[in-house]
Amino acid sequence: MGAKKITTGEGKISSSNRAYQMLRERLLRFKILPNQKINEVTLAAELNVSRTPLREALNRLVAEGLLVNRERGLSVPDLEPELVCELFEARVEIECSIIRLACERASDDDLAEIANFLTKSAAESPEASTDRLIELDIHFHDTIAQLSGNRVLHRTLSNLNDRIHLVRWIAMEGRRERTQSEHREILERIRARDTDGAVAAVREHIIHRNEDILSAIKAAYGHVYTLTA
Amino acid sequence: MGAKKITTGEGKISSSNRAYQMLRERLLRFKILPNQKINEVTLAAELNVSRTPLREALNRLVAEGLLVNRERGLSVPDLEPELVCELFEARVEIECSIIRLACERASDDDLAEIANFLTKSAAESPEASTDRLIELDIHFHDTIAQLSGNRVLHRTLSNLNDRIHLVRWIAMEGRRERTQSEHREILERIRARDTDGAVAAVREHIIHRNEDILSAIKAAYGHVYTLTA
DNA sequence: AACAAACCAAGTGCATACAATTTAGAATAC
DNA sequence: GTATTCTAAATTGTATGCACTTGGTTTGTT
Repeated sequence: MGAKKITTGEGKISSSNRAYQMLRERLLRFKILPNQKINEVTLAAELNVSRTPLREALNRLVAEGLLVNRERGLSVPDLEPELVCELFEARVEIECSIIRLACERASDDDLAEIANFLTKSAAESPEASTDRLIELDIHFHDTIAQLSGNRVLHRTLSNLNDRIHLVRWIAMEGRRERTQSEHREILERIRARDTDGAVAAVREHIIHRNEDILSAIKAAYGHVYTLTA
Repeated sequence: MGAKKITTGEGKISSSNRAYQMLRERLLRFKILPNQKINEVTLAAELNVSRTPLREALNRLVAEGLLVNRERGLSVPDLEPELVCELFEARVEIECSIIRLACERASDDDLAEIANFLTKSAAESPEASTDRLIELDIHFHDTIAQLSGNRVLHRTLSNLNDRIHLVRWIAMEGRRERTQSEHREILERIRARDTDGAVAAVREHIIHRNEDILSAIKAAYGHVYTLTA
């Protein structure tokens, strides 16, 4: 469980993939500031690849919405509140669909395994870092998405989650305990095959009030700009 | 070998975008066969671009799911029944979310405009080509997606639709008249702000029974392989 | 001093050259 | 006739070079 290495051999990963992964990492954590133009030559030097594979990585990130094509060159998309709200709204909708499907399709065994996971993560969560908490949170939602049996929705959700990663990370701070119990609640509803209850629990779980999202965005900006100072 | 045409003057569109659009067109219509490896040099010559912008286009199409990364090189994804069913399922879910949001947010004026559009398309539909019918169908769903006010869901839906374009095209054949009346039904439910009714109508409208999807896939295969013969 | 014109530097998009690996084919041995 | 090995072509991934655009700076003119 947890993070696995994707490489089959060792060091056989292509330059463009390396560039992609390094960049994605930076972008999720907003190590590159919004509205700051990306300079291909500097970045290529920084990542130790040439411009060609770097550009492949950049294009991929554009397709995923982690970068945007400004008038001249690329840059990190701003945390435009409108769009972030739409991202969260989309996330709620897709998670609800996933939960509904998972209610129909997940096996009791699979669900028991998730219950087990929740118990273990509850044990370590009090002293866990926010990074770790997010990791656990993502794993929970990800597992359920797998159990929905729909790879398309699963993948879509993963992409959305990437795009709101920072805001989600920030929001996690104020919800350390809530998260745990809400996960448990969602799981138990699924186990009881209480579809409507599970959906309601998910809707409640994901921040959906615009004011909550907006304040998380503000906090995120604070976080980003104090990082650089 | 010289004879370069550096035409930055006239068409402002970049080579990679041209390549992307031409390729997307071909892929939607399955002009390139599934499981057939894509040869970069041949294709580049065919499209009159060099490999670099071609590869940018190809990568973008991979990110969109219109191409897949096989062991060595790219190819058109097969119409794997499992996946196609999941795509349709995802489409249903997302359309339903969109309809719900549109019920809340669409203005009466916007809806009246759609009604107008439906009337006009009903007039031309009896003698319209399947291509034209699909165009009208897409426009209807697309407009509602805009009225949902959620660009993320809208874009996701568009992507899904691209990926099932051929199957949808095939399925359209057997549903020429149904489509019209079902669109009208959906619209009227939205206008009446009957959310549940509208959602139900959409669920009924999109083919969702696996057997229907499977037979459409079969027909699609027939279509693709008679095209080439 | 203000403004215009011309030049310069940087940066992107594209083409091509190069490297490494795979694949096809031919020749030879059995 | 079949299998095997060696060689050559082909194909992808990466690097580099070139052209064109743009934004800024400097210089010249009033």
